[in-house]
Amino acid sequence: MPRVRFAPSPTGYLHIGSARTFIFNWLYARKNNGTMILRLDDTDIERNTQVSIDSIFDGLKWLGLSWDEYYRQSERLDLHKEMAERILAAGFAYRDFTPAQTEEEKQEDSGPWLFHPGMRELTSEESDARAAAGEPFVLRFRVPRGENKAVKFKDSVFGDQYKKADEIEDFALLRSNGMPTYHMASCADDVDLKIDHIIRGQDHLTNTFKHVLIFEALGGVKPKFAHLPLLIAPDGAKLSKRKHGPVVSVTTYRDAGFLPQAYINFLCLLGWSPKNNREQMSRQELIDAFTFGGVNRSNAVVNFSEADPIDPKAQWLNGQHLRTVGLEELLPMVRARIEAEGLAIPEERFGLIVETIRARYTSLHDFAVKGRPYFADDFAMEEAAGERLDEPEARPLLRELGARVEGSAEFTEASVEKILRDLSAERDVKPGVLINGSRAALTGQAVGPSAFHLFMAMGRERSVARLKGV
RNA sequence: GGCGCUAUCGUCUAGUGGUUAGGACGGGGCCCUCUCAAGGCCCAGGCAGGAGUUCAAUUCUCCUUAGCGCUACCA
Repeated sequence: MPRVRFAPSPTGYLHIGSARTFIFNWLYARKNNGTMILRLDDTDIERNTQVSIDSIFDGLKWLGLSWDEYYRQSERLDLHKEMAERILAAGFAYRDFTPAQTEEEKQEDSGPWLFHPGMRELTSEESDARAAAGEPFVLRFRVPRGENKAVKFKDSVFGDQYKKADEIEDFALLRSNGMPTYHMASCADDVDLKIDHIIRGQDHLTNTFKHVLIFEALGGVKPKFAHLPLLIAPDGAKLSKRKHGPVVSVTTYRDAGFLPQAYINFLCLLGWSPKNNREQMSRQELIDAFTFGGVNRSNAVVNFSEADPIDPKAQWLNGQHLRTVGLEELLPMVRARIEAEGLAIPEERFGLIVETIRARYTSLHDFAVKGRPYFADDFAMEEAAGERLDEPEARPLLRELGARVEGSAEFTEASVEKILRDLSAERDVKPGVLINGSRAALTGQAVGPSAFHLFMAMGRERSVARLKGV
């Protein structure tokens, strides 16, 4: 049974790239009856914020993504330090007493930096003595040198990877303040939590060689790896809040009226393909279809622009889900939107209204904005709709239609249609005048659902009132 | 600079030596029709460049170019 983890560092809102990484971990876990672990990599106390943690939970909750175990790295520091000590004791690490370098000093060094001279060779007696004397040091991994050793691992997405150990620098495990670095903390936790498949962004691909070294030093079983292509902006740069704004935050899509399953669907299609031309897929279909073989190796562009901040394909997918999802699932989401606008829901016709208008909308937001006439009486009369009402004879005829609908025994699509067509024949006007006029009167919009559907969605009382009020 | 990864329509992608290079979004058009959507049909649009290997390269190899990543006592 696989154990996988999503390990965000809470230094900002939930990034869509992070959300996608969670989703791929989750798909893999759910497909293989595995365990999904949420681990907050919050060792960078300077940059961690509660706001960020809340944002991560908010985003995941909205997407309906669940996990089975939860940890915070900041509560596991003793474990990290203990494992670092173990690596030191086993001779795979050494203390580096070189004072921290400034930026300028680093710049001066041309060529690759591998280690500080003299530090690898310190005897354990001298090292212990200087440490005991309180001299600050960084604990570094003693990367094998001059042995022509290759570090290798198999990536489920990128295939076999290897790198000469001689090209890997002696990276830090423990900082001079005793705190573990990301590499140390992450690997220690992965070992302790028995993670057996690490699924993360491709930005970690080259870090993995270091991690393999740590795993080997720790003597544990080396996990498998799967690196995911990165999400980038149309300009090729990686998505960043500073540069690209709210398009990188998951909550933006929630607020824009996305269905969570549609957004998950969209994110999955960025860098992964079921290879059978399927596009619209439910959560379960995604779980069933997921394999690492379907993961692409090149970065995927999230296609947004200043004018259109939402990727058109995401928008389309949302529309697809919107019109095919079961009403029992959709109604609560629409309800929340409508009520957030302070509008009243005609309970007896709610389902009918949503059925009537959903095919025309692409976001939940549309129900409260474009759909306002269905839930409120104070809606705007669009110019094009006004023109329909200004057709010769239109207003008096519509008022008459209202009176007849009010007085008729039946109120069904068929009965309204009969009344309307009889009236148009009687007065010798084209039915279109009344049909389009009704739509304009009922919704203030020149375009929309079939007029007779509209009567049913609006109900008799509201329809009559609006017709008589033209 | 060094090391690594990547490169198919504008975008997301299918494709692992022989295909009219397929699908989707977006764009254009037609049909349907009480309008608008939805739906159906059609059109335009692509293998980064150059060498090689081969009877045959989008596909394999190399080079170039471009993008991205890593190169911290950040994660």
